[in-house]
Amino acid sequence: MATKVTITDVARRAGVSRQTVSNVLNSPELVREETRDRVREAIEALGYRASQAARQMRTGRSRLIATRIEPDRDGINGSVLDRFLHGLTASAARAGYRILLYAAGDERSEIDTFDDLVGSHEPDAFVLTSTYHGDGRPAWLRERRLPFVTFGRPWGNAGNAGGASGGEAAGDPEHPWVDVDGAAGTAAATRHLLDAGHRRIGFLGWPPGSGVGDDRRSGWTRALVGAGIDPAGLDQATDDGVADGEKAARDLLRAEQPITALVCASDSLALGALHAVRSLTASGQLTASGRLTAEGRLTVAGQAGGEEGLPVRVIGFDDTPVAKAVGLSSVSQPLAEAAAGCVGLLTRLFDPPSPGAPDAPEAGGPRTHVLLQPSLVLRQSS
Amino acid sequence: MATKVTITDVARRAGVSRQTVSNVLNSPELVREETRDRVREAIEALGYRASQAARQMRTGRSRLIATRIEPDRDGINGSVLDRFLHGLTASAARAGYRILLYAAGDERSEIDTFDDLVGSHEPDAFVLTSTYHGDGRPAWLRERRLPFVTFGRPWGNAGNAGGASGGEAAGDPEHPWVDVDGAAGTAAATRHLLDAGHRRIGFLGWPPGSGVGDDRRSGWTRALVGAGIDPAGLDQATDDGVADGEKAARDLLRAEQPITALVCASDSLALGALHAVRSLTASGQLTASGRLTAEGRLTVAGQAGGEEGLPVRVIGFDDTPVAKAVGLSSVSQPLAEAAAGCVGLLTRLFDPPSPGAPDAPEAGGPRTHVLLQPSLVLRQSS
DNA sequence: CATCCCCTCTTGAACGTTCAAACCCTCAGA
DNA sequence: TCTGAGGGTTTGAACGTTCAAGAGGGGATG
Repeated sequence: MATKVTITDVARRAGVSRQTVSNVLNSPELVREETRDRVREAIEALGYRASQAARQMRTGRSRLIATRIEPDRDGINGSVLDRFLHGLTASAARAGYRILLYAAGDERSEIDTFDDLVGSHEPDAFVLTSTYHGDGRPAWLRERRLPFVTFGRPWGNAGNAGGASGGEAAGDPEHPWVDVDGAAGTAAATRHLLDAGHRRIGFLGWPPGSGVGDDRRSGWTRALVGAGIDPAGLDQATDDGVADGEKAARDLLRAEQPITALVCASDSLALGALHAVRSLTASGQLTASGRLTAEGRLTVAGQAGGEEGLPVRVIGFDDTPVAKAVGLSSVSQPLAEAAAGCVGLLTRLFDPPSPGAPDAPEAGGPRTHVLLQPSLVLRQSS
Repeated sequence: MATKVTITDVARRAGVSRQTVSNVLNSPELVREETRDRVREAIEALGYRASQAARQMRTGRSRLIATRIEPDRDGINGSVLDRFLHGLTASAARAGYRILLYAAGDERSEIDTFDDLVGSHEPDAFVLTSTYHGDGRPAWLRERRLPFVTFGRPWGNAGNAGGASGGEAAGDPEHPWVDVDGAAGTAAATRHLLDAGHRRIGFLGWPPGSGVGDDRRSGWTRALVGAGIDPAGLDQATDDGVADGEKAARDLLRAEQPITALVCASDSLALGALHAVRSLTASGQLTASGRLTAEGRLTVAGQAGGEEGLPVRVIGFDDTPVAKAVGLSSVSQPLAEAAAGCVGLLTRLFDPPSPGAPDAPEAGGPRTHVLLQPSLVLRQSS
């Protein structure tokens, strides 16, 4: 109990050599069944577990996946990455890996941490979150042949030219990534509002240049255009934040031709929009006939459940706890699946499936991109 | 660049032996200054980093701290542990440690994971969160002499008798822990309301038996009694959740002698309470003269800023993003400090300070308990 | 001049695992 | 009977580090 059980202890007890025990664990098919059982019995009886450190020395594999834990910026959207992280931990464990955390402020310090980790704990792979235009991290890792997956597409190199180490240049060999189809999410939200009879559906997003933000805006545009509506003048771009959202939403609600519904790029913005709707409604400045109850729900004036006129509807993005708490409809990302996808891509990198595997329909390169579909969670706000 | 730089490479370049390089890293005082500089130059030039795996093999230390990532239950309180986790990662890194994550559902599977980790990755310590009555985890770890710290006090063994492995029996040698003084937080909140002129201040908490919940209730009791007020009949116990909180708050607000302010054990409950206040106010069933605006702010009827009558005030606990989003006052836990405290206690376990250290005022045992003070964050709701 | 000590540095071994190669059977085929 | 093949198992070495012990060279001490 006190001292550690080694492979030699197991070997002695089972009356075989170290290597045979090792084979039982790593290549059981090489060992005769009877011997295998005997070894397994010994392993069980002694409670043997292979030392990861020793194994790593020999094989060079740590069975560790490193990822970053981000401080929740505005506090609302932070929970998204936390849920992803939980999914990652669970999926990794199922595949025999553990998650190693690191914290880093900016890109520079994150890359310094890469350097540090690669030299010391030697993780087998990295999972990068929050990809952005000109992201220098993939290039750094690729140069060193370090396996990694990003949660988030590589967003090309539209804005600035990236850092000295190159950034993410278009045409680079693409790396494995998993992402959620944000455009599909906002399109679904927009279509939902169209189905409810809305025509002047606005969009509250971020300034152009952020891949995620542009993607989400594009879904809204696509859905409107598809319904024969000109999106011009129906959107606003602002920084992410409740106060920012409130201000921008106010502009859209008080325009000459005010919007009657709003799709937002985040729950923070949507929450701000809800505030704007409420305060304008309270002060009687809103033309639509809907009104908000004190609970923050949008109900129809007159009878509950009726459909007289079009209440102002708001739909957020990310389905954060805040959305749930205030009854805000929101586009929900399948975070557990995204995490599982990341682990799946990584394990495929480590142990490439046999060439003649049945499930490899696509010719050419292996399948290294996963784009998941979000779902629309409807609550009182729409 | 491709192959790994080892200590031997450094030794060769600096013209010394392996061991000298090792000494420069681990016991620099043993090496002559000139040699030290030469070795350091070589380390720098080659970009050498000691292999953690090899080091672990020899020393038995992994420089890994394992902790659990919890799925956010109701989604609102989840962010507390995430913020703690972030602090833990940052503090650990500063002390030269990394955080290894695991996910586990119940106590049984968590202990199975302990077993697994101890045999494979061999973390140097565990950090346990969310301690509870009859918590079997500390006993399991202590039996095996595995270092650990809990974020949360050991809550004795009041309720059930614990699991088969013993649970946390009173009188057991206590383990190191860090916690936040919840009672002080609710007491401060209560006193704030007393100062504002409230007398009938209610408490919305959880059923007795949860250490954290009882602690938070006790602060409210203490403050009321200190002001000469009998707390009887002013509190409610319910499960944690927005709907539960709304229901319980409604009861308190519609009692014969209704409360005029409410201290809550969580932001979830407080959010429910806010909902109750709003809907009762909207339907004119609330006797107090305060009312809520559509933004969810409590303002005084008539002029803003005035103090006619006593608006119903609500204070939550944990200062979650939701509280910030809806303008809910809340008791804020110093999570970064708590995390730093955990790491501090652990490093003290690994490298005990020299006996004659200057800052060791307390005689007898070392200081292994840290109780931090929370702070009250005031927003519109109070 | 011998002895001892201290400072600085080096050498061999060990941590627990897996790789590569060899070994020992048994059996089939010549 | 010999040869070759091949399944099943063992042996030696190696991964990169630190521990324990020792070596070499002053300088102080007797």
